[in-house]
Amino acid sequence: MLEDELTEQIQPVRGMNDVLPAQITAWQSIERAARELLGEYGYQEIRVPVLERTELFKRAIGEYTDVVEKEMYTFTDQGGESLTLRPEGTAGVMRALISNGMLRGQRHKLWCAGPMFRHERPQKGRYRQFHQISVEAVGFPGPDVDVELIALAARLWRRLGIARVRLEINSLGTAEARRAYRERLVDYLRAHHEQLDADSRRRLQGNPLRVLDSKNPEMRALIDAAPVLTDHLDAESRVHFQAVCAALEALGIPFRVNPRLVRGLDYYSRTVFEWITDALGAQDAVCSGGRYDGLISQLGGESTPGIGFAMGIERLVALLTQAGQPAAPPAADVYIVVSGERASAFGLELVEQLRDALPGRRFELNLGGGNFKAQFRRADRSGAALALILGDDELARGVAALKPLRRDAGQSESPLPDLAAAIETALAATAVHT
RNA sequence: GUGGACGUAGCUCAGCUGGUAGAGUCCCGGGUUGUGAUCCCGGUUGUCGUGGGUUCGAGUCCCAUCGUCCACCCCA
Repeated sequence: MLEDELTEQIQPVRGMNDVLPAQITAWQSIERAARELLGEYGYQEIRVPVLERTELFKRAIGEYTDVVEKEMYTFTDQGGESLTLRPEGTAGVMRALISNGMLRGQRHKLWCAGPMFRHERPQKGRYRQFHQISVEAVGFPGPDVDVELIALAARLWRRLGIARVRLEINSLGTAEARRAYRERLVDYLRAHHEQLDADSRRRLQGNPLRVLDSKNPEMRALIDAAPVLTDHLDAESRVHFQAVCAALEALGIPFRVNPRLVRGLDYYSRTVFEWITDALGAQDAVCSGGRYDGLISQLGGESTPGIGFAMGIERLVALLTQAGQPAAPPAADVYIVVSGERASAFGLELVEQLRDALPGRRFELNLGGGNFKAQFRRADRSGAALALILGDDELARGVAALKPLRRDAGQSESPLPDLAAAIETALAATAVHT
């Protein structure tokens, strides 16, 4: 058995991907842009465990959601405790605020990045381990923070050059208003039970609001005639939502009110929003979130309003690369070609000296031998602007040769003590020519 | 969890109605005993995803299984 497993080709766990160097610059540019922007808006990073007690997610996300019912990576540890790899970020961050006593009358603007885990069938833009940057604002009851978070996301898209996203928003009202609406909706759907398709009948049991989401065209008429959540909002939520919409208009951020936007996690209330794209196939949500005013008290903390959103890094990376931003890792500045025993030994020493003299410059020393032809081939493939040639011949004369690889110019020599300056000059000349 | 398409060299792929596995690329060496990218010559690379079956003979047909992709469901 063990032998069989070893002879099988080694593979990653299903739905878990390696991010290879060819893609890493896209990841880094997203992470860098987000980190800088969040700092500019006054959000601080928080890091929380990937693993929490299963109970936390059940209580936060909701017992009868798809995520909790069938998508969690849950196991029992050696102590007999049921633990779960986080399927989303908010629950853990709220738990951290409670456990660390950070809530008493305090407000927090936080962000958190890392992997999430959901046991779903993988497809384009959907993986079992995926990465999110989530942003949470806790202790702010008014609509201003809702708008600022949306503006923050809009600015991030602009900075990243992401254009193919649009904003949809809705209000779910307070938990009480939603409960009242749900009853009316269930009454309506029960009255038309014979027109419901199989999916909708199933949803009617678990999460009736999701019936409104059906993509079945035959359900269209029935759904259009159904009571609309927006018409059943409590007065306070209505005012709140109107304020959000008005402020978005004032900021010039385009949006569409989608009364059928309900979100899959139970903790949302009032404002919910979703940035969607038409560029990624079926998995079109790039970033989404909303208010969760009841969540903290539900987890046993002092009742505190909250709002947040999460963006899916894999999906942003896909948008970025699709928009044709080629993610080339930075090339070396100088590739050092060595020949002969003495020169090879001295090469290491020389490059370390050059790194001292020219911090920030990218030097790549030829490693692992090879003849001149091979070394120059590597120098070329490294993308280096300059080859530095150090052979026993040069060494004997106390010089090194510099050859530009990206422009038509002759090879020159420089005495070793002047080498750093000569490199800077040669690189400056190359920069002008490209 | 359901459905469809697809698994051949490190990578991209060809391989006809079954007849002993190919190209390009990459890598290495040589042409140039110290000069890349271009050009020319040469070389290495495979349990044809895995296991069974049919057949004189299976990369090719059948079954199972694993994996990938896409869609449903759900979501970032």
